Amino acid sequence: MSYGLILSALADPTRRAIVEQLAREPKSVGELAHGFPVSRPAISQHLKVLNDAGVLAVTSQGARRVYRLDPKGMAELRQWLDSLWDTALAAFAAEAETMAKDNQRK
Amino acid sequence: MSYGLILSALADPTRRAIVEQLAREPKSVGELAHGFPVSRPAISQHLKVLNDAGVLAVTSQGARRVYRLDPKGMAELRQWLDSLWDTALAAFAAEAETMAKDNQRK
DNA sequence: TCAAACCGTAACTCATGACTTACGGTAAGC
DNA sequence: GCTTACCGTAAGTCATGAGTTACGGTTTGA
Repeated sequence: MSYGLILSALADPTRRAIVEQLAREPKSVGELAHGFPVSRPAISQHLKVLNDAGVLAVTSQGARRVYRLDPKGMAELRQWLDSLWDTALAAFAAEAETMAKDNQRK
Repeated sequence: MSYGLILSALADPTRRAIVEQLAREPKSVGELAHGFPVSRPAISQHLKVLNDAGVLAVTSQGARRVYRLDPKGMAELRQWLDSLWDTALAAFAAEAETMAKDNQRK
């Protein structure tokens, strides 16, 4: 039910790049901000959006906060995409069948 | 390479509802607009965004324009999600292995 | 040909969001 | 305790996008 948050979160290119980096290895906010042309607070806000969407996990290492990707969060998006995919294919097959019957009737 | 357009297109709730309806059966612009609390031009603009993203297919039936979902367009998004999923799981497994070695060394 | 239906686009308003600087709060090192 | 590093949040600016109304183009039926 929260794939809407995930989709709007992944709509931003910077947040997509953050997600792709965190998919490879966990990183702190400062490490992430160093690889982007935006300020550190901007990264922090992006991380908040991704965290609210449920695709991240945070662990505090002293003063540092290490973010990592949470596969469980992405599972909802995958599920929604798969169901959409299935209904589209089923509708396509049904339509093809009716068209075949119409041709046969002719 | 165009999953960015698809993601930003699917970030809007109205466009998601349009996609879900078109996944079940093809519809014209007027039929779609009838089921939404927004005007017909708004639906038309949403359809343009979805079409530019490559997830729709259009066929002209006289004055009507029938839109349907194009599974090939969604395939790119699925592919991106799957690759992200795989790298995340691989990184998670690698991290778990290093943690196991650290415990063993202790 | 005239009218009506169907649709796309232009122009505009208004809300949302991405970014900045500035500030406050917490943990480690001297 | 004091400084430094690290991070989150508040306030404000500016661009983008979703919505509207108005208009023009195309196709069908009378």
